[in-house]
Amino acid sequence: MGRAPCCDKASVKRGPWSPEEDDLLRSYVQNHGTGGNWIALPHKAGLNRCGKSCRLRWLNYLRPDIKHGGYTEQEDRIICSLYSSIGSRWSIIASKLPGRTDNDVKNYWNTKLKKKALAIQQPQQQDYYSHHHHHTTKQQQEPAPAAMQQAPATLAPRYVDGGAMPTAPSSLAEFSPALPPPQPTGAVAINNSWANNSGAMAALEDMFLPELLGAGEFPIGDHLFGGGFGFGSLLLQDHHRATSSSSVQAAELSACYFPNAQAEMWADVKPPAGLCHSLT
DNA sequence: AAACGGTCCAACCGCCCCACG
DNA sequence: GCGTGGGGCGGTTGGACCGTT
Repeated sequence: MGRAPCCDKASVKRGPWSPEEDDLLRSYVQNHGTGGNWIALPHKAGLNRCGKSCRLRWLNYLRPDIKHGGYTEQEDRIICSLYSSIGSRWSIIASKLPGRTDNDVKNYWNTKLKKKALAIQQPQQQDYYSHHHHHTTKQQQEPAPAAMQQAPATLAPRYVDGGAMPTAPSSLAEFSPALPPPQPTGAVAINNSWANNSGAMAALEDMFLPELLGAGEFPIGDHLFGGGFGFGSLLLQDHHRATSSSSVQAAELSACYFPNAQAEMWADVKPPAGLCHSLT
């Protein structure tokens, strides 16, 4: 038995918001706040909408100081860095981008940034295989494991075969990612021995996160994943909702470093009169 | 000009977590 | 301890828009 819906979907309006509805919601929240109860808000505000719909509309569109589009190179870097570190935890990522919402960041990543990153990665992938795999065995002809083909796993510039450490790129356009060697078994590319190979992996977030978050605020690497941080943990976190205990543990651990991050951010912003901080 | 396919994004869905009685 | 209500979150979808044929 599932839980009861938050509202009667048949009797509330759905779909795009009209300017009049926006005005009603905006003026009500600015004058009265949310009262800590989004479910009751639509009735009080004279809106025939689901409370959750009102909340989403406010948070993603009507909230003051929301920015839409026009992502900067620095914001690209922040998103890529954090995505490679913590996966698709958009609310956390958005909390580090003032004026951006989780929905906006998520859409931006899915529609633009992921492709941008893939486009950068693919020539590197071809280059790697042409240099390291002249022998065409059956195994090598097989496609890389699905997890390895995912964008986040290939974003971070990596050491390959103990090569020289790259200098920190100053922008996404300067990413110099290199793929790990193909896994002979075709298994998901979680390979801590490879990842730990004399510090052979320099995750992008190691370069960017101190800049983003301040030194010590987000102890990537040793603290998060017992020293085995790198490509493998990247994949784990990309699937933080998976049921494996290791991924759940990784997700929980990483979450510890962002205690109510968005609330803290909003606590620093003086809200308009009548606006409460419970919005987030 | 019409048809088609791809892109983008606002909005919805469903699940999880937490507070409270 | 348990059930319930509400908030928060990530994933998915529907449709508008745009470029190409």
